[in-house]
Amino acid sequence: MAQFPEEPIYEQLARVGKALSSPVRLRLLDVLDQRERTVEELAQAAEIPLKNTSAQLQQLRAAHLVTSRREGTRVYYRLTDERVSRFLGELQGFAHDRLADLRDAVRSRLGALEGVTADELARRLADPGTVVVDVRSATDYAAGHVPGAISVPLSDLRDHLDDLPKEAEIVAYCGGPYCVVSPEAVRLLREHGYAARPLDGGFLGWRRGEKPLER
Amino acid sequence: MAQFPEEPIYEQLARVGKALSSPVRLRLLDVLDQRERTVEELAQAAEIPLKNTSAQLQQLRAAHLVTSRREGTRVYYRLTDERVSRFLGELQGFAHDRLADLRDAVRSRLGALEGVTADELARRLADPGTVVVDVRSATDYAAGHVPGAISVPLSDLRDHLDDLPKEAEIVAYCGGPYCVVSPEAVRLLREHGYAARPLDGGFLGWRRGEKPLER
DNA sequence: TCCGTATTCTAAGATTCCTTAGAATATCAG
DNA sequence: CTGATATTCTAAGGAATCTTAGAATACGGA
Repeated sequence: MAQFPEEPIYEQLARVGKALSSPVRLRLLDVLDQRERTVEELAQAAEIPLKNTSAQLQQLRAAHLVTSRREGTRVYYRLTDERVSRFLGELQGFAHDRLADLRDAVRSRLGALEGVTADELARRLADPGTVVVDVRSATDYAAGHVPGAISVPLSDLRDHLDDLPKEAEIVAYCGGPYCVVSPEAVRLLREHGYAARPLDGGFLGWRRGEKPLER
Repeated sequence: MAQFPEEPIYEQLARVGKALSSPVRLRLLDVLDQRERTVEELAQAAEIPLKNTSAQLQQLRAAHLVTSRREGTRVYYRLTDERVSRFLGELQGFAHDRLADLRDAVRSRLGALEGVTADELARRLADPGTVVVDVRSATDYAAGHVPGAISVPLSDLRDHLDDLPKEAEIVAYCGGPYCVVSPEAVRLLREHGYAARPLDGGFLGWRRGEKPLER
């Protein structure tokens, strides 16, 4: 691995900024923040050609934001440590604060559903009047989820509506703050007469807020 | 499995990363973090051609990291708010943590002088056995400094050695963690028999640590 | 009014980065 | 060993960004 110790200080600092300066890489980092994945899974989840995915991962690795391990013929990537995850959260909060265009893009992409904050949900976890639904894939659910949440991937939701109590308020969440799955679930639930809201920040927001996890 | 929306969001997010991806811009931000400055002062302090300075400032402004005000024929730039300053500190801490090359670059540029941490200095401020010396310019000093510090710009230090008590420990600081001025001051002081150490992180580290200021 | 200073805008060459095709590597199964 | 799969490496065209010259703007002062 090439090291550049004699490069001036600000050039070194900029290496982190450069790693965070491409939409493709930011998207990969968000996907990786959920759990470890293979290169192919990453390419699929982020909708990026495989070869490009691999090339971007090399750059992220050079900046020490991700590490990898090989298992047989596959290579699994993950964020180097929780500090990377925390820093990504801070970057997103900072950008959200600062860029009205970002807020607009999020609103127009997700719709203007008022959500439940992680803090509020944490307080209501024990309340039987609140039912938490994890609409991510079963694999994502298995890797870690909000305590007490039940797993109902969005594609299965229509068939499992009867399992949900009509009188409870349903809180649905998916991957992260920019994930469109939980707003869709909420719309579907409301159409069928349920009281439902999305979880602000999704699973990532929950984890970044240092809330408890269950596996 | 298209769990992340198609795109504009990550493009927006990347705007912040892009702003932080150039050594030139990072240097300007560090200079601005000390205090408001005109374009020409910035160009001088960061050792960058004037036209380039102006062009980079436009980009920083587009990302809402800096704002400007006009006063007569000059334009003064400053960081938009303290959150920008805090975020820059976090970026630097994160990069420092992560890149061994950055630590090497800092060491080779500043020398391996053990410094005083901001926390330690804060505890010893009332102690008369500790003398704090601000070796930045008189203008920088006037804009804000460590309480009780005396202003002795590096260029004047040799002529003012007699004003400093031999029995005290002297803590010298300059602008930021990458500023070379205070290590030079410390070397000069030690050559003349003083016990001296630099302040880790300089004035920026002090301020980012939420320590008290004096003007 | 016109002039001088500080800064920005426009445009273009130089450079760096992104993306992807094709070849190479690593591992496992047979 | 050979073949199959997953990933990386190398190289190159194209896109985006950096830098800076020259023209333009904004302001204060004579």
